[in-house]
Amino acid sequence: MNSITPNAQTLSAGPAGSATGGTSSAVGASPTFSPLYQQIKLLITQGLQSGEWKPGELIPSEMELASRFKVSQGTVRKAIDELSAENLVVRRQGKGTFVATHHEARAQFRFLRLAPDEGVPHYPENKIIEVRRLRAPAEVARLLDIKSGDSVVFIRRVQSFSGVPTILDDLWLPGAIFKGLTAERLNEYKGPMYGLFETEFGTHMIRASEQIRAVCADEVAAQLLQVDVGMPLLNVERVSFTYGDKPVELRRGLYLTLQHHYRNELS
Amino acid sequence: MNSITPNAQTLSAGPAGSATGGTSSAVGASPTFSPLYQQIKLLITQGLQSGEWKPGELIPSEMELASRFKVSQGTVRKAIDELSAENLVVRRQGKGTFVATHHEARAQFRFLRLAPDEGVPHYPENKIIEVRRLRAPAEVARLLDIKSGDSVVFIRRVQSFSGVPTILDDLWLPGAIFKGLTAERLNEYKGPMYGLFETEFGTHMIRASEQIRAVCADEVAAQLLQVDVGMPLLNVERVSFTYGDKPVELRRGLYLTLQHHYRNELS
DNA sequence: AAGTGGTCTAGACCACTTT
DNA sequence: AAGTGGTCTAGACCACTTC
Repeated sequence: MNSITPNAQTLSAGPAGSATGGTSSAVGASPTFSPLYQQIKLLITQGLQSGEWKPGELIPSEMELASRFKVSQGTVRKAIDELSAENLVVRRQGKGTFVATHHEARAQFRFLRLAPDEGVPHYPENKIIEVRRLRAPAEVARLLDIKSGDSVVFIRRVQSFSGVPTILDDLWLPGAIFKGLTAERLNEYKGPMYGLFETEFGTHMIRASEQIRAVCADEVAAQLLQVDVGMPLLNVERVSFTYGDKPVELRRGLYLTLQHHYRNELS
Repeated sequence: MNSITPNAQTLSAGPAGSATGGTSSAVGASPTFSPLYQQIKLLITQGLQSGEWKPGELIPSEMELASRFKVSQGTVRKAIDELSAENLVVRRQGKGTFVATHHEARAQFRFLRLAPDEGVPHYPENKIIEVRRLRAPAEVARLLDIKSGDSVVFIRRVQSFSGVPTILDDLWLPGAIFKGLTAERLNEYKGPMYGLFETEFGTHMIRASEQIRAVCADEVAAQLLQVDVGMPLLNVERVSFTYGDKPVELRRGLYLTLQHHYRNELS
């Protein structure tokens, strides 16, 4: 229960920000202290990363964490405010604070940016084309931060909307994490793929980085998406990360944008 | 100086959230009250919108605003925290809080998502192809929330990076706002176009919504970007908004993504 | 009634910038 | 030295959920 405990250093907080490494410090140390609430945030993040609190579960109340870490509720609150802004946790008034999960409509659309044009119906279907294990090519290994030749799981699938094949995804996953992932398990599983990763493999995606280009459909893509060779497609290259900025998925999506578009809000 | 003043209603705050419309209210009114800090945020936003504080300028200190609005500093602070998170203002420790402006490297990249691939040099150049006034077609009018046939300024330009034509932009701007905008003024102006809009026309963009598709270059695009007809291009349709969610720019960009990519962070 | 997150206040001290 | 934003505390009450 008490596996998360602050360093002795953390406890030195006086009435104000004495942990911020001011001039009062005895030995002229240096490594740039951070505010107390940042330290608390880090401790909570470590609890998430270690699996002490799993996706969907309730974390301790602000008061509980405050007394555990020997800080005021306001300081815990500020830490959780930031975690909430980063979508790592979800607050629910009257109930508590929960670890974010992909098993919610809310989280789905953060990572599915392709939306139907106005008036276009949208019934999604998934079809797994192929799943196999292979040795990571150099480029894949580099992006997944593993060694070239390490085992990776390769997945190819087609997503259709209202019967129209629209997305061709190729995925590469670190074999060390996704042991026992088969086409059957992918097909059996209802719900978002990131939900399966979370529940079956204990790997929770928290952010992703995408690079988008326009390309022409090659023969393979044309056949699977049932369009002519040369059809312009969005090429979306995504690297997904779990806690600690560890890459856990490389995905190359080809999106048909005749009746759909990639939406993005700039602010 | 005091043009922003709270409603009498706003002043009824007791020691805690009595402005949130609790059961203590005399007449059983209704229209769902908002927290004090949200009301303060709205008042500050109105100051930005009205031009009381212009882009780049200093707004009053937290203490000053607190005493003006008759609330505690903490409440003003929370309001400004949100405005800062929305990039409407920028805080600078020791100096004060400033109205956000597009005359900063910081703000540029929020709205320019096309980045060079690794190792590709990046010296931008602009070339205005054409500027003219015309009557808004129905679709343009709808997106700009003006009447069909109203005057709009049409701009076509090509952006090159290190001598390679890469972006063809078509812009439509409401004629009522952008009076006297000519190709000459666009060419004279050094710096980002949104900076010119802000300084010369008093219109500050705060957010934009984009829809992205893959298309083939038509003859016009092919000629201006010096590629073959049929070259796949990113089609980026953007609507930009100023304060109060008022649309002030419609932009259709065609991006050549042979040596560049549209980058997006999902979180 | 008790517990949780949400809002608000008042006061303290720190770090940074300018005078 | 004075002013600004940044951090931290302690205590109060509200709104919501559960028991």
